[in-house]
Order: sequence, then structure tokens, then C-alpha cells
Amino acid sequence: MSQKVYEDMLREAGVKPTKVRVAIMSFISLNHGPHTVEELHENSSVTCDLVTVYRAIGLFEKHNLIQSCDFRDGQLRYEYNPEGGDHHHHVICRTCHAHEVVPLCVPDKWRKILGKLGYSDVSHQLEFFGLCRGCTDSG
Amino acid sequence: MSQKVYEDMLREAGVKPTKVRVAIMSFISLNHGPHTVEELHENSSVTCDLVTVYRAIGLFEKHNLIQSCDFRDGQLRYEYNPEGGDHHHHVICRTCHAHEVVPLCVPDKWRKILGKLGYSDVSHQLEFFGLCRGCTDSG
DNA sequence: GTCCGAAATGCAAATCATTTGCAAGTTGTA
DNA sequence: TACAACTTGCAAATGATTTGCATTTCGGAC
Repeated sequence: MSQKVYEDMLREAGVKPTKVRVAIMSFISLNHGPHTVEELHENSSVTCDLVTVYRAIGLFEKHNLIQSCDFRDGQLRYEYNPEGGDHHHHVICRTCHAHEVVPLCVPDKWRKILGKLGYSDVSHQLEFFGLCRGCTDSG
Repeated sequence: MSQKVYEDMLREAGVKPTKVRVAIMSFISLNHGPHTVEELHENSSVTCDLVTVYRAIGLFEKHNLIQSCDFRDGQLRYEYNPEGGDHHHHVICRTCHAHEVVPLCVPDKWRKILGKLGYSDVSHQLEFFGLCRGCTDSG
């Protein structure tokens, strides 16, 4: 599959498409589900330093190519942020840390409310925590 | 002011009301706005080790006396979690890190949706990030 | 009042994700 | 081809949070 797609994706976002960045971007957009930095480092098709992964995702996040989520387990996770803001959220099991996507998101009208409060360019971070079926039963 | 209120609050939640814990609980419930562990350590009326504050808030959180929020600046913050779940969320300025309470929360019916997905005892973490008026103008 | 065991605390040190400094390598462009 | 700017790797620093362990404190039993 052509790397060109990802190169363009980066270029359009204003990020210089280096080999490492293209590899990471490609992995992220092909593999759903939030990934830790460690996972990105291990699974990207290019070998590079962990620090380089940190720097790449830092850039990606700044340019809104990815979004981060906080599962409250000490490390942030990152996932692809499709154009058009069709992002999503997760529910995480407090016990076994399983997680899945949840088809819920805050209403768009809230953006207006926050605008009236004086905030522009508003994004949000939303995650649900609960006990999954298995852990509820065995707990 | 009687410490008794806070002692009872802790006891009812199943937390042994030690001097340190009562002091921290009292500070948290009297002073709104999320506080870092460092702030709690500095401002509580009792002198104790930072580690002790960490252990106290760990307990408080486990017993739902406080909720944590993540401003994405490297340290978690904690705030009082009133009985009845009348918690709230914040909007944080991405530039100057100012923050304020936002009168928005996810609809209660979402709890049912998550229940159908198999999750019980569901809580959530929601924060908004944007540019405040000052930073929008000067940015 | 005194004694006992469990739990809480302080202190020092360990963890561990993330960041930073710097020298060397790479890239786009004139 | 050469230059300046940017990217990367490596080593080390940071900084919040956690852990181990010895000591102290607390509530109840005697």
C-alpha cells in the first residue's frame, strides 16, 4: 500500500513527512483502538528510538491528527483522529482494564455554550469507567 | 468549626478518621476547585508527609469522597465529590491553564446505554480544553 | 490505667512515563 | 554540490507517584 497517502496526510497537516512519522501515522490510522507510546514503538514498521515516537506523537497531537485518551493507568494512549471530528470515546473496566468504543459524544451545542463563556477552539476528553460484565460477576 | 462533620463523613464512607485525613477532607470540602496533591499538602491545617497525602486521597477516591480530574499538565487534581453525584466538569485553557467550572454533564440516560453494553457502576471523566478569551486575543 | 495488635505515618529509595540536551545524521532547496 | 534547518539517537534529567520498612498512634480488651 502506498505510503503516499500518509505522506500527504502529514504534509496537509503541516508536518514534514519523515520515514518514521509516516510509519507511525500509517500504523495509527490502520489500527484502531488507542495505543500506548510503547505499543506504537514496538509495532510501527520502522525501527526508531522511543524518544522519536514521543516526538512524533507530540507533533501529531498538536496538529490534530491524533487524539489522546487517559485510561488512568499511568500512561496516555493515542488514536487516529479522523477528519471531520468523528472521534469517539471509551468505557474502561476499572478492574481488568478492558476497554471498548462507546457510541456516545457530547452534543455539538455545548460548543456554543463554551463559546459564550469565552472559549474558542474547544475540544474535549471523555471516558467512562465501570465494571465489565465479567468483573461485575466475579467481583 | 467542628471537625466532627468531617470525621463522620469519613466514618460513614468507611475510612478511619485520623487527624491528617480529617484535615485534608476538611480542606477539600471547604475549598472548591480541583487541587493538586502538592496544594493539599501545603494547605491542609495539619503538617504531614507528602506520601501521607497521596495515601489519603487514594483512599478518598476509592470511597468516592473525591473525584479526580486530569488537566493534562502532568499531575492529577482532586475535588470534593458531593453526595448525590452533583459533580461538575471544567474547561481548561490550553495556553494559560486557567480553568473554570462548566455547567455541563453527560445525560443520565447514558448510564442505561452503558448498562446494556454490560458495564455497571459507571462513572465518567470529562474535561473541555480550549483557548480562553485572553489567549485567543493575544494568540 | 495498661497492654496489644492493627493500621497509619514518616523517611528514604525505587519506579516509570515523559522530557530535555546535545552531537550526529538527514532533508529540502538555492 | 553546499548550506541551513530540521530530525534522530543516545544518555541523562525530571517529576509525579509508589513502595518498603521501621516507628508511632489508635481503639478496644483486660
